[in-house]
Order: sequence, then structure tokens, then C-alpha cells
Amino acid sequence: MVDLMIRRKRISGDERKIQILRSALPLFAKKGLSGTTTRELAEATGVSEALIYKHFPSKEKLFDSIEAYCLSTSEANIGIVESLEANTESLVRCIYLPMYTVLKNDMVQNDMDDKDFHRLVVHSLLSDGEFAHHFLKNTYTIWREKVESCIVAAREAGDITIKHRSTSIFPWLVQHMVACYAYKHLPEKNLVDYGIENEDDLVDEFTLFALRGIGLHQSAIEQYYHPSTF
Amino acid sequence: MVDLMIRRKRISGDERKIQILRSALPLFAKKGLSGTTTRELAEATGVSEALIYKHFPSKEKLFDSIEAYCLSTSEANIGIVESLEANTESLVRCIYLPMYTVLKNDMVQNDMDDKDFHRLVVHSLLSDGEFAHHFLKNTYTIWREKVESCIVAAREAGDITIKHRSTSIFPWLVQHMVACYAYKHLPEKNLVDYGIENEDDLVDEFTLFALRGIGLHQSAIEQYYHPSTF
DNA sequence: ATTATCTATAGATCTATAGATAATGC
DNA sequence: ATTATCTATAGATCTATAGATAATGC
Repeated sequence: MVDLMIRRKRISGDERKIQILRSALPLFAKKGLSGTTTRELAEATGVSEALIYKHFPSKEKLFDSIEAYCLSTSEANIGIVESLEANTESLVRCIYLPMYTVLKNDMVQNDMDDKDFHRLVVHSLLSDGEFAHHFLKNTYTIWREKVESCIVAAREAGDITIKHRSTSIFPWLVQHMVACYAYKHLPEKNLVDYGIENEDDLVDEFTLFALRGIGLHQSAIEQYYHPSTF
Repeated sequence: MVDLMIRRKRISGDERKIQILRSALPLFAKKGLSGTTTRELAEATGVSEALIYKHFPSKEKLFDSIEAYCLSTSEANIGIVESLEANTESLVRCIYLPMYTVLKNDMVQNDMDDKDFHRLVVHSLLSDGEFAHHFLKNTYTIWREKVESCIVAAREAGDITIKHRSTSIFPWLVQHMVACYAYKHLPEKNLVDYGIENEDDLVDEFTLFALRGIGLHQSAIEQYYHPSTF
């Protein structure tokens, strides 16, 4: 009762705090706030439950901290997008980018962090949507504005001639395509069969569908869509 | 301790069972299996917790029964789709149908059942995906096959000329568009701004985007897309 | 007699805290 | 001396069952 205490390696408070955040993330992502117990959280980090409460006042606050942590560490490929000029070529690149990022990441790697991030977003859709809102804002706002200005430029260049009621709908529709792809790939079970094996071909088809959907002329698509050079 | 027992109106076992299923559905949909307590389930139906266990052996089995109940009562507009001939006009109608169904339902009515159904699907995406799988199969299989055969017919009629790697990808992309629309509208918080107020206009833009994305010629779209007559 | 329903409660588990102990760094 | 960590446990809550009681239908 005295010297049986099993002690882990002692590390600094800040280090341990981040360790807890990191090991709690996949648990909360998969089982949600209510589905994860403090016992599981402690086991995942390899510490006692009491230690978790030294760093976070409650399970809820730990969950909140994880969301904040995720948002702070997610800086999309914004730099690339920001530097693009507003023209038809950039439009093609802008549409290709999220398709490539999401479809290739989710298929190829076992990059569980990406999946868990999406799971947190989906959990948020089932609660108040706050986290989903911040995620969409962080990740997509600049990209969306760029897409819109490129659509305007493409129209001025004569590469789009059909009438649009709104340009802002298109980036959202593209986002919907990739988001739903990601969501449907969260479970192990295969939910969709696109009839396309090759990942690059799938990215192609998603991108071409979207570009046609936006109303970009086939000639412009053929001129500017060369994924091998992106 | 003897005659203080508060008794509800006594109804038949089968009736009560369905009553429990129905009042448990919105709870499970919103808070998930682990987030809903037996106490809440009992209160929602207005019976004791013990009575719930007379009808269902466990909370998990009750949840399973709710999923089964939902699947059994969801018969999409399959009849309409099945009767359509495979041609370009049917393609346009087929794409319009889910857009109209989901976008109008979710926006106009306070038809909470539809939202809760989607919530159950989303919860399923966070677990094993079984329910989502059955939902997709039930609701979309016949529709998907019709869309594919219509695409083939439209190509034969000369209304689609671009090459496709696969026809089966297109119904899925359309499904993704409406599914993600529904998911993003689950929380009260407004997550997306399409820049279009009018619901019919929004259905239009979704549908036209998809039809163009499939590669249907603009002339065919103009010829066949007349939502007011659908 | 059978069925629907309740009260009461056991036993498990979960969240959170109190208080002790060992390692670290000044 | 301060900090990191643990054990032990209180108190709440949750799932599920046992057993009693009242209403129904034959």
C-alpha cells in the first residue's frame, strides 16, 4: 500500500497536457464526447484519471480543448491558393486542389488524423455545428473567394457563357462533393462504388464533373486541365 | 407506498412498443446511443424505465430496433423512378427528383423526422456504417440504376458526347451533393450561404450543375429541364 | 388468468476530488 | 520547495432486474 505505486516517466506539465490532447483526439473522434469515458482517456495516455483532471477541469473542457487544438493546427494549402491570379487556369487548379487533397489522402494513406478530423466535424454536425463552422471558415473561406473571382475572370475571358444566379454556390457544391466523399469513407465498410479503381482517375472525374457543372467550356477544360503538371 | 402508484393509461403491448420506438427515435438521432439514457427514454414515452425493458432486452437492442423500424418505413419515390423510360428526359427528371425532395423538405417544413433520419445515418457513418449502407441501398439503388441507363440512352441520342470512364460515378456525385446539403443543415447554426434565397432557384442550380457535370449538352438541358411541369 | 404497469433497488460504472508520495530543479 | 503523479474513494448516475399491483378480457 506504500511502495506499490507504479510511476510513469515524469515529464513536464505542458508536455503531458499535449500528450493527453493527442491521445484523447482519436477516442473522442470515434466515440464522441458521451461515448468516451475518463477511464479510457487515462488509459490511452497511460496516466491516472486524476492526472487528467490536473490539466483539464472536466471531460467537456478537454473535448473543447481538443477542438481548439485541431483548429489551431489546421492550416490548409491556403498559401498556394492565395498566390493564384484570378483566371481560368487558376479556376481549374482551385477545383482540382481539394479533390486531390481529400481523395488521395483518404484513400492512399492510413493517415488517421485526417479521418479523425472529419469525424470531429461530423460529430459537430450532430450537435451545435460550432466546430464544423470554424473548420469550414478556416479551411475554405479564402479558397471559396478565389474560386468565385476565378469564375468571374473565366466568364470575362469567354470561357464561361451560361448564366448563373450566384457564383457563391459553386465552391460550396465542390466542397459538398469532397466532404461527402470523406464522410462516406469514415466507416470501414465500403458504402459507395464509383466504378473507378485508379485514384488519379477518380480525382479526374470529380474535377471534370465540377468544372463542367460550373459551366466551363469543354475547350477551356481541355486547354487548362493537366493534372500531371499541377 | 401502496396506492401512490401513478398509472398511465394502459394500452396494448404492441401499441406501447411502437410508441416507445417512436419517441426514442428523436432522442437517439440527436444524442446517439451512448448520449441517451434509459431515464430519458422512459420520460420521452411517459412510462417507467422498467416497462421499456419489458419490450426491449437492452438499450442497444432498442436502438437496433429503431434502425430496423426506420428502414422498414422508408420507401422512397421508387415507383415514380421505376416507371420512367431510359431517355434524356428521364435523366433530367431523375436528377431533379432527389434535389427537390431533399432541398425542399429540409428547408420548408419542420419535418423533424427527415432530419432525424439523416442524423441516424450520420451516426452510423461514425460507427460501423451498417445503417448508412442499408439506407443507401434502400433509397438509392433503383434510382442509381435508372440514372445510369438514362445516361447511356442520352449518349445514344447524341445528348452526351464527352467520354466517361464510368457512368456509375454520376449518381453517386449527385447523391453526395444532396446528402451533404442535408448534413450541413442538421445543426441550427447556418453553415453555408449559397447566395440564393429562393428554394426553387436553389433546386434549379443544384440540378443544372449536376446535369452539366454529367456532360448533358446545354441544348438538351434547355429542351428537357422544365421543373414547373415535373 | 393474463397482461400492462409500477416501485424499489442492486450492481456497475462514471466523473471528479482529496490527500499522499516521489521526482525535479533551485 | 515545487511539481508531477499516484491511490483511494465519494457521490452521482446509469442499466437492468425482481417482485408487487392494478386493469383487462375471457
